[in-house]
Amino acid sequence: MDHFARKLLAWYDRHHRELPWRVGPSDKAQGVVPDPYHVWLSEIMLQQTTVQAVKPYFDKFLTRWPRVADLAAADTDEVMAAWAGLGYYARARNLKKCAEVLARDHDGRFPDTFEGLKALPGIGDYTAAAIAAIAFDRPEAVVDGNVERVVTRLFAIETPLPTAKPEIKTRTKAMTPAERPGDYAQAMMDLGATICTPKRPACVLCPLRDDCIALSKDDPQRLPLKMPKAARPVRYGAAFIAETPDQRILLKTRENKGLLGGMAEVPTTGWTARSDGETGKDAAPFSAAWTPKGEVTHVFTHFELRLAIWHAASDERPVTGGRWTQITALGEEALPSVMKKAITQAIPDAFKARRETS
DNA sequence: GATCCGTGGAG
DNA sequence: TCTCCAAGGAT
Repeated sequence: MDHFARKLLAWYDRHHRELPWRVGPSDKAQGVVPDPYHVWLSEIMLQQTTVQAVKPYFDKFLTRWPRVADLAAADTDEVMAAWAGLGYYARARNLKKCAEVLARDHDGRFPDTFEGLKALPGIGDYTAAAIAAIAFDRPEAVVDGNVERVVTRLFAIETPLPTAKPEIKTRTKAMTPAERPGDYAQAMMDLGATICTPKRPACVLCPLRDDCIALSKDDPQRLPLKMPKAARPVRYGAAFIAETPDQRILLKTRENKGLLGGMAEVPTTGWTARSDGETGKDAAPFSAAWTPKGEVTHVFTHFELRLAIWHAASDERPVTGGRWTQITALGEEALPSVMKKAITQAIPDAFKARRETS
């Protein structure tokens, strides 16, 4: 084992984070083994998502679906509803698919190799390596955003991302130890998350400070360099909240692909790049006394959406592809944040725990 | 390789 | 207010 791994594992033994899905070094010493299902579920949820945001979702999923077979047998709409708010909904669709493949073709167990894991839906290079290392003690090179940051600073790699990825992968492979590869991978990520942070890294506390070329030269915070991001365009649309006297609103389900795929929505216009500000009630799902309720803005990854909100009292008329859902039952719907925002704009207490019965 | 895909918190 | 970003994957 080289000196990087030795120092890092010693630091990890003393300063690792306690996380709900993690088996720490002391627990491992007592014979506790990581559950591949827990490792997988946490890794999928953590993709581009903060630890704090994941925690309640991880608990909720494990409570409702304690084993892979439970998730495989679950209703897809319930899984999407449970995932609602966490974002990147293709993850939830692939999570369900993956559980079904495991139940059908793998006896409900996870493959224990990188290649076997990589072949599953929603599992790419990072996640395959992470599960192989953390759940099965395979010495795979685990490279996530944390590792990219640590390695570019450690070796003062001036090539901007993503061009530097191959070099980072090579460096990480060379550093990964044959012993405790799972702890090592988590140690690298903990180091990146708590010490080698994007801004104001705590270099004085870093177990690798004597080896860090960026620190010896100048300013580690400068790295990694990144390619400039494209500007975020603005798109406009309108959303329609139709409410019946017995407190139901009209919902639909989006098609199973693309933006918010498989999630619930209120009827909306298309979301165009136009800026005419006229997008409005002539596109309503049916003719009614539509009342303007202002506008909500929501920021997606690659565009900003401004939705004009319309509200109308309505009778419960049949609408193709639509369903009239009790407002008190909205918590069971797979509503993404932008839709909760739109509904709340029209009906302020829609998601309150106790609604006043008017 | 470039683009698409959410959300909410921190600075 | 605004920018950045957090354990990436699919196409």
